[in-house]
Amino acid sequence: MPELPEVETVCRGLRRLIVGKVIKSAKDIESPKSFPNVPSEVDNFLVGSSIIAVRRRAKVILIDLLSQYTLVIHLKMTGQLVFIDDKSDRFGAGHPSDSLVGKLPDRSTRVVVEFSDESHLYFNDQRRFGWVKLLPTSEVPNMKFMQKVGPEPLEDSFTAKDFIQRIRRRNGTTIKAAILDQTVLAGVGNIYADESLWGAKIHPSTRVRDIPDAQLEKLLNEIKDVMNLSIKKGGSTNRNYVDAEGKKGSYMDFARVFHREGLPCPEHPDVLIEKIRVAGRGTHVCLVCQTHLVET
DNA sequence: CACTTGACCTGTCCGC
DNA sequence: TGCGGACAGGTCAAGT
Repeated sequence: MPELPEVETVCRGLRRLIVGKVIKSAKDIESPKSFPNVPSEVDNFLVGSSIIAVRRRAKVILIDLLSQYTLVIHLKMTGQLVFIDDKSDRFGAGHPSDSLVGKLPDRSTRVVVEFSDESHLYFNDQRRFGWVKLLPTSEVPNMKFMQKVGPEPLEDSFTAKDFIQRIRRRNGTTIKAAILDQTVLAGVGNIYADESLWGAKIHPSTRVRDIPDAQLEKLLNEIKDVMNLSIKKGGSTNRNYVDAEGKKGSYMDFARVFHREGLPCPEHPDVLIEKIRVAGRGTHVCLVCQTHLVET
């Protein structure tokens, strides 16, 4: 599921919904996969503490606690973080009336956090690739992932010059593989890779070395544009992504190529979007727009 | 070191 | 209708 815009949307929702709440209990529904890691830490630093901030770095959600511990959460492909306040549920279904999720917990629920006001936060993850860790806040920057992950594309401090310099380290591979590489820049996944490459008129299997700097700069601008638009639309619900209130995002209504195989290209009504495979991922292209062809 | 591929899981969809 | 295989928004580890 979630790429940068979806994770950002979840974070903004959680910030509004759970900051200030006190954790009454937290439990793994099934046998623990990654949470709780250390029971004594859970007892001493999670239960009874309150939430002071919700942050995002790359595709990772950081929930900071007054105890100076942080819940570190990666949703991977199918993770959801859904907040439900049963008291405000007038419909008796256990969730808002326009929610996309059914009554929780369900068979995909991995972790349940209960707050002192009896509202709940559910971590659901159908494919179980996602994880939740509890770490001292000061240790978060030392995590292997945090050490390796590249800059945030939407930060003003990240310039085209930085982007070009970093992506040139991957000159030998395809441009799609390069922008999916989280050590080059943070947050691009399969949807926004295809959308931004269409916007920059670059074929996804073009070797990085064959792309001039000016076109790489255009690509960065497209990445920023599609991500900013998607955040405005609450992210992309391609399969099962929902925000912190269980609601769908609507970026897919604005997608130009992603998941639109067989439909006309927005710029060439006579040309149909094709689905190919690049960097091991399903990839959507307009072969007229995206002309840079490439040795195979 | 740079690059590609398979593995991690469950669910769904598509063709026979 | 049932079954097998391919595939799904992400990252690692292991292979070349």
